[in-house]
Amino acid sequence: MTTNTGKSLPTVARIFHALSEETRLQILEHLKEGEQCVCDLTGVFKTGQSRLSFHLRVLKEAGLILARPEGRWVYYSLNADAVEELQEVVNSLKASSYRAAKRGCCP
Amino acid sequence: MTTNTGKSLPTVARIFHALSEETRLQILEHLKEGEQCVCDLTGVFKTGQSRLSFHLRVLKEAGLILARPEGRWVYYSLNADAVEELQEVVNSLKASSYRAAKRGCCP
DNA sequence: TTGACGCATCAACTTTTGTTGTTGTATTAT
DNA sequence: ATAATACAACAACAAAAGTTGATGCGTCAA
Repeated sequence: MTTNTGKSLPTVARIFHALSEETRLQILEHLKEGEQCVCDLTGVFKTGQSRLSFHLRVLKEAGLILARPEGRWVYYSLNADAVEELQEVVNSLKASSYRAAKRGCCP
Repeated sequence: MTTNTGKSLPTVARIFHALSEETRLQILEHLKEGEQCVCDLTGVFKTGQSRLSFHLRVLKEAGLILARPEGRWVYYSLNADAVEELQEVVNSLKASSYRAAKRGCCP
């Protein structure tokens, strides 16, 4: 069997989908500097709050970020564990070092 | 500056988008075993040829796979370089080890 | 307790993706 | 030449994702 992570296909697809949008990548970039609340991010991105809220939800549902509500605010941060797991998923994409002999449908 | 790969945001988003669909992940999984032509894959996935052709194009345009036309067939294979670059992109998602002091919009 | 703030969520809409069947173009075989 | 094969690409449609503005709810300050 090919090297595979424990994650299901839909789960992996969902993680990559969360990463497939520029705004969300920028959000992650910002979160690398530490916890931020939504108002921090609306300030940085100069965009509607509901739009950010939407993207944060996508990231959260993929498990890539964590939400920590505190009083009136919600602080978001990178989920370091998820990023590590993602690294493993990407590792598993590498071709097997021993290539199987070419199987042939084609003469 | 935060660790960043040389890749542009749209390029990175496009790569992740290519990885965000189950069929495409399965295609990559198969290509780990070596080069395959489209007819190999239609055999495996028991699906329409145009559908596979579509997904292969998405993967190819993201740079994740390579196409090698030979006569009547086109052989697809993993682009190992692209996977390595992807690993770097994912590495760069990790939080900076020294977290910046919490900046405050919020009292 | 009233009002302002921070955020999620919804509804209506636009845009982007994915599917299916069809057609077109090489290429090989007869 | 003709026919069959392997594939890409298109058109028409269906489904999913993203945007925007409005609404609602909890929390804090006055």
